[in-house]
Amino acid sequence: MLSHDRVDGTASFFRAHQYLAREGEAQHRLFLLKEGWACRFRLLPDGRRQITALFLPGNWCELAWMQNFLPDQPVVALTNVRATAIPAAAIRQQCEQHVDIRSAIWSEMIAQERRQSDWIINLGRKSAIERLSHLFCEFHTRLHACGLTYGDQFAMPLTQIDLADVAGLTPVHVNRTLREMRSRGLIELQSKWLRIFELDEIRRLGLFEAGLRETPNGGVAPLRLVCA
Amino acid sequence: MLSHDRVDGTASFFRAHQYLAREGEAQHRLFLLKEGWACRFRLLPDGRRQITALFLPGNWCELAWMQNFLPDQPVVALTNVRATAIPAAAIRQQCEQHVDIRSAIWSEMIAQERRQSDWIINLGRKSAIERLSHLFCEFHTRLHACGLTYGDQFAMPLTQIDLADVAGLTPVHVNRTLREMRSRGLIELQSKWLRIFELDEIRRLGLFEAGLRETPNGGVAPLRLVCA
DNA sequence: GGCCCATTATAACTTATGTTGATGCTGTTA
DNA sequence: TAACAGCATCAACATAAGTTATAATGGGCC
Repeated sequence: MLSHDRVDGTASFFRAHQYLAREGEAQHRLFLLKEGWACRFRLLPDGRRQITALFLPGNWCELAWMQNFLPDQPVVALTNVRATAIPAAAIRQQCEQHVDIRSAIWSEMIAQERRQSDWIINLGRKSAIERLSHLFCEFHTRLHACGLTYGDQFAMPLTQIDLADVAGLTPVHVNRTLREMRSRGLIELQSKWLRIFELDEIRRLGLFEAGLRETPNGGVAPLRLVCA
Repeated sequence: MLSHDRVDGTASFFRAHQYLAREGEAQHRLFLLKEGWACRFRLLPDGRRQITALFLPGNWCELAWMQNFLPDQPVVALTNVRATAIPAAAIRQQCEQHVDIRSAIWSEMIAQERRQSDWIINLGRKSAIERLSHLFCEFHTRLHACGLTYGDQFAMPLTQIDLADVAGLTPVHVNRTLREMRSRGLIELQSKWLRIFELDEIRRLGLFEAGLRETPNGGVAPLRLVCA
């Protein structure tokens, strides 16, 4: 972990349900999340909603904006969010000049791509309980990476409706599935606090592979960008 | 469209079912597909298969290899494939030196990311007929971009099994759904040749949005990389 | 021309997940 | 403290998609 204080960002705050970006509106600054969760999603004309990405502390939202690509989907805060906002131009410039920053950005992009790929597998081929198990493993791994897990427990602020929109299920079925997971002694989830008993078993259930995903660059741990 | 003949690639050929890359094996060269289709996929322990990306003519396979990231999923040819293989190091170098190449690579990466996002929406929230409709629109758009459509028709080499593994369905249900699409006069599909009657209606059915996806860079058409 | 294998096609039956609707929590605001 | 809104919970019922099985094509090859 290296600290690059060559770029100065400004602190930004969002309240739950507040939009970080809207479809089609140019973004001139990226957000490096410090605290809280956000998501990107699409709403179909008849009201169906699918969340296509989750942003957790330590994630960039969104690297594509760096190149002035217009967002094709809105991004909204799921909880209160604290972030550092950094001008796209500044990142672009730093990226040109420093190898380590380029490399950090690539790492983050590829990690994101792999999570997307995991979600495709989840949605395309897994049962409800497998999807939720995988998701909880993913949360655990991502939060662990930024020191937000406490053993086998962590804050999991998504409502059952949010979970449904991530996992491609209905809220009712999420509820049913959580009930089963609880009754099988796999998890404990109350007031947005998730505890995973038997992490290994849940990993197996969710067909979660931490393997190559952890050290994508052939074992070389990537740098993380940190702003002053 | 600009031609960059600063990098020389070597012609490569693969037969259907031949692997372009295997999980975990370092790739030192990328492939720019000239002809034929390939896919990336994951196999679950019990045999379920999900295709997570399709590579069509004009696509790079895969940009992540440029930074020496190990593939976490295999890539296999679905038809005979003709491609240009280019050393990762050469692309990296060109990328450092030329703005237009950097920009072309970003464009391709973001286009890929948006297709992935569309697939997540497809798998998470759409019915079988909506998924297949969307998929056929996507094929039409992508093939059109490289001059491989003939009006409303084009070569579509996927078997029903392949389609099932892309759309997260069973082959039986793909068959059923195709039958319905045919009987509703929406498409004609025989001997790997697809004709879409009523493209607009199928776009509506599949909830396909060509909008921002076509000109991601705020209306500026991206450069395409072409090798000598 | 005839055989073979992969693919396509269909039908009958099963099941996971969706739908509807009612009830009860819980945290927030006045 | 009451009233409210957003969630969580649960049950009964509906349905899209999965499963299994068998038959019909159709293209490649000797």
